[in-house]
Amino acid sequence: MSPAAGAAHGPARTGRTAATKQRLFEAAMELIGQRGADGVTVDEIAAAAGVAKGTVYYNFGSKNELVEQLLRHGMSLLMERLSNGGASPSSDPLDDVRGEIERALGFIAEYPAFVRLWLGEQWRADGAWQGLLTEMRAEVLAVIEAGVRRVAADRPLRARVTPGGVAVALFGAAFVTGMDRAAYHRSRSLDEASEAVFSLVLGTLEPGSGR
Amino acid sequence: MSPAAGAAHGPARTGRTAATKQRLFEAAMELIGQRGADGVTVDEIAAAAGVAKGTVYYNFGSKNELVEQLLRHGMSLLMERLSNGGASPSSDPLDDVRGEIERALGFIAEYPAFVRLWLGEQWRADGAWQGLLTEMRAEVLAVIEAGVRRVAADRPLRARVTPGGVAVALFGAAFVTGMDRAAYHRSRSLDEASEAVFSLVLGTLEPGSGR
Amino acid sequence: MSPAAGAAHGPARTGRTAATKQRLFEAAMELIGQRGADGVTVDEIAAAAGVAKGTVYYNFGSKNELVEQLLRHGMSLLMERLSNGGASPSSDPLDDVRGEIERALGFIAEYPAFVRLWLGEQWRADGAWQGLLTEMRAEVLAVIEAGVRRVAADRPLRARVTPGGVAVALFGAAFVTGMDRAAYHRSRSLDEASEAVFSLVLGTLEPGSGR
Amino acid sequence: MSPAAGAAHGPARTGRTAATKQRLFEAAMELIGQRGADGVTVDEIAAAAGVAKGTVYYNFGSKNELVEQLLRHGMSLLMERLSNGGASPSSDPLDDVRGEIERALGFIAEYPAFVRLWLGEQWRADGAWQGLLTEMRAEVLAVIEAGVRRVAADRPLRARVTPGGVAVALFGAAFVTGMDRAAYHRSRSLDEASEAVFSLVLGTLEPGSGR
DNA sequence: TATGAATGAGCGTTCATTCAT
DNA sequence: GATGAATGAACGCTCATTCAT
Repeated sequence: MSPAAGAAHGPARTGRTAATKQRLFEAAMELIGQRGADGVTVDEIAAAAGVAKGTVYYNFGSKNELVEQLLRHGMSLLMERLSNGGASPSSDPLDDVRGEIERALGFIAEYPAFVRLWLGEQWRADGAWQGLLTEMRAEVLAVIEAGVRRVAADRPLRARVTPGGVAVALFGAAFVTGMDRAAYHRSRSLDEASEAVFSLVLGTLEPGSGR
Repeated sequence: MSPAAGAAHGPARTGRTAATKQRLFEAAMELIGQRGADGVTVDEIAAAAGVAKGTVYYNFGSKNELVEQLLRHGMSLLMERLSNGGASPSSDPLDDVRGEIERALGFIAEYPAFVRLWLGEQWRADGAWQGLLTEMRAEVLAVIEAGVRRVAADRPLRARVTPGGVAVALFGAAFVTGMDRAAYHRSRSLDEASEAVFSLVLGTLEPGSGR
Repeated sequence: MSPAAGAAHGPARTGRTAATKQRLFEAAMELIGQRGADGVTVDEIAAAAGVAKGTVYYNFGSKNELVEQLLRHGMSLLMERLSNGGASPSSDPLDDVRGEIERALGFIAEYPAFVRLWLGEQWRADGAWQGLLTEMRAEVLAVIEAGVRRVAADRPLRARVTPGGVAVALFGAAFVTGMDRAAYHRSRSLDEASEAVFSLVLGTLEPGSGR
Repeated sequence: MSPAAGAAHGPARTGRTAATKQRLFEAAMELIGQRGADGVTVDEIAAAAGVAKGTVYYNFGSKNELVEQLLRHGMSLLMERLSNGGASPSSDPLDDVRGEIERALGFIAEYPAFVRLWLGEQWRADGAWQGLLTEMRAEVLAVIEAGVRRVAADRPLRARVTPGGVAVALFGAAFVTGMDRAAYHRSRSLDEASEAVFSLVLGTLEPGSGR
């Protein structure tokens, strides 16, 4: 029975296995982030990690499972980052949202490979990870929407503007802005980028309701 | 010599070829939009169009060329839609931008397959269409940025907000909102969706500068 | 019923057909001589001749038939050349053989494409033209052997040397020398080349038996 | 990473691979020798060797590479045979050349498949192995020409006869004679065949200069 | 734990041939 | 006579997966 069967990616059994898995993880994230899951072969991943092909299967069971763990791992990093490690909320929810946006953009700059993988698969209708991707989207949108609702608790939203709709738009604005920075001009400063995204939040408020 | 050599995708020579190309085009757009270019085989496209596999190659020369023509065709439809068929600008640029957003969302609802194909390939670093995709992105961003600049000509933008940064964020907000509507809840009304996206534009303006 | 059915390549029916066939013939000989029968497509031949693909089939019935006519045609040219148009033999058969060698080398220089096609297919064990090629080989060897026998009628051959064996060796020496000249150094003069090949004939004679 | 990358054709790593490669080598040589490289499919080679198609690619990387290794391998056998395993030269260079001819004919009788492959590709103008074939031709001609020069060192050549020209003619005479024996009448004795080819050498000498 | 030789289903592409016009 | 759109069998090649070691 291979250890891949029930093994989550928690603390691995022995040091040797853990190191191998880690190397495979990093190599896979880098390659798949650059060329998409379909565009990378198991051979390449193994070679990049410096192990034999069979080792990938020994550790992950299948290419699909490897990608799935990649997605889960990246997602947990993102959620951790968005929640700011459990820091207490500031006095103005608007500041919290601004912080969230900045942290999201920072995360994208740090893990562009994961985000590219995620967005690249997100819109497929058939992927093997359809369920997981739907979960991920829901989880992120929930966090964003919560932030929007906290803002809306203090200040009225404009007519026809709903927290759910704003959350989706905010998600798109932030992630496309982040990927664009990563792909085309890192020159666009984090400040300029986050200010543009933050505009979306400001624009949802009734004129004259603070700020 | 096959018509694929050097053939633009204008109206084809004879009625027979034109009809076959059209059927292939539609079948390919549908399938590739759903499952991505890599996820669809030429066999499937041919079968869906009701022709032999060789006919795909007779008409398009290669799978890559077919996808490229799909992208170009969709792009020309989008640009046409965004430009509103050359309608004259209204008195307030803000109304023009709102109209653009609504038309973009309408386009996405109408051609979700094309948009899925586009966004699905956009973030790959290696695609065979890298050059084309970069062009497409630039073209759309140019149109959006022009709209933002027209708005900013009348009203001051907030500090640290630039038309270029806003254009990218707007692009992300609109297209992700549109895809989300297509994929998850068409229930979210066009109105709610476009209002959320439009907030981004409003939020870029100095408070008190009109509207 | 297509005219290809019973049509030899004699004088064609009408001028139009004759011209088309001729153009196809020349284009095919050139291309196939350069790249081998397998390496050339019917599309290429048609394009080089400036006609549609279907026209090749209308005129020749199949690619195989076209190649076969190419071989037959080249063979008839070669036999004509070797026989010197029926010129009467000279007083010394050795001069006749030398003349044959020179004419063979001249022919190869003139029709390298045909010779390349011929030699390229000659050694295959399965070709569609196996029978034809065997005939061709026999026909040429018969002519060569006849020349050798006429020489041997006047002068004794060395021990263990047979006209048949010499004919084959002469065939090889002449055609490889000719192809080599065509492919690598046309610089090697016809004189040098034919002198080398002619040595084979001289060497078959008992020392001191003339020349 | 497959062993095909950069792998010379020396004795392979493990016994398993070596055996598989050997079986593929033999099957490929036989089939390709009979029907030409174009005429044989990878499927057929794999089936003849009793392995899966993928195994051919695992071991050789491509069909082209397989053929190239076939050519190189045959060539090294031929050169070894021609050089007589480094045996010391006899007192008369003429005897050495006669020996070379006999060994060449013996080689052809032993490895007709290789020679058929070689000659079948030799005259193509486009082959993927053009460079290799040119090298092979040069290498063999160099050996032959060296023998001719050694003969010519003792005895004057006839006027207008050059070692280079003789080498090419000798090459043609020997290989066509050898192939002819293999293809049509093994009955023609080795003695008769080599005597005919050897005549070429004798005929290059000034009459009365020995032998 | 890890390896890597072997597999085989499936892919994109080619091309001789057909046939309605 | 000639055309060219359409065909489909067959090809070279890829790659996720298996398994004996």
